[in-house]
Amino acid sequence: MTSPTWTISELSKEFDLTPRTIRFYEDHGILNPAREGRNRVYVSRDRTRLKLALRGKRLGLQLSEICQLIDMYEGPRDTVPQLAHYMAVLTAQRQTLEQQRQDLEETLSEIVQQQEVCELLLKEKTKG
Amino acid sequence: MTSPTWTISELSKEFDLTPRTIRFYEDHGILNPAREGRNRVYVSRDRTRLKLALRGKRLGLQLSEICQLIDMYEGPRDTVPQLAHYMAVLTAQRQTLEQQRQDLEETLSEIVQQQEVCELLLKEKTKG
DNA sequence: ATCATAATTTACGTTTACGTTAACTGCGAC
DNA sequence: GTCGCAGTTAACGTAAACGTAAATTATGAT
Repeated sequence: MTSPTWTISELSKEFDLTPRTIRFYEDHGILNPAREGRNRVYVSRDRTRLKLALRGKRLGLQLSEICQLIDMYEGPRDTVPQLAHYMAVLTAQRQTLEQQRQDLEETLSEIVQQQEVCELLLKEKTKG
Repeated sequence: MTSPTWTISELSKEFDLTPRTIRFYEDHGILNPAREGRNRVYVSRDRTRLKLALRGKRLGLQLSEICQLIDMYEGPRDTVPQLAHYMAVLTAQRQTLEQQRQDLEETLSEIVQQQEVCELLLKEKTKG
């Protein structure tokens, strides 16, 4: 009935990161593992935060932005000013992500188009 | 009947970049402006490449990747090996972009969800 | 003529996100 | 006990993407 835990090398293998990277993320507040003596022990909350961090990285976010976002996901939203600030950050983040989505769609459709042209040319060249 | 040209400061204002950045992009092969004496003269091809570069940046691409992609957009695709290589790069790029799109959709839907929760809480707090 | 403005090159500085030793500790195998 | 291995801290190194400062040049305004 104990919840699952991971060592640093287990996480580093699972997510294909070096231990150095995982410790680096800890230095910057993304992870905060417990300790067993000197050794780090990661619980599922750490795993979730790590997953979110990696997704953020794939979207091109900086570690500081990632940290801010993840913290807010979990943070307290009791007072009206806190909620309002949270709302503002969410809205800003949403805007950049929607811009990014548009850029993505444009780029993807260009790529697909190029792929089609390319395929046609290849067929010509190899057949004719 | 002469095609339009731009100075470095015009481009830097239009795209909100410093001249330093624009020269830096030139050092790395993204731009290749003509010269009028010592001064750089940008033509519409440069503008297009700059736009593509900035879109790439917003997607989190590195300058080297951007350069590679843009060059291929314009490059020669005469021989079969060239075409095949182009195809391979396109396919790889498409894959990462589609992964990115999935990350984007996930993140966006989480944000929207948080916004709704947030709005409800704000209404409660300000009304009741 | 000179003065401000915009441009140039050169070169060193800075931030981010780690990589890479180095030097040490703790543990099970032999 | 010592060997190897996984883990630790501390510290310096590095690549990317510019920022910044210095020294110079060219141009148009007054």
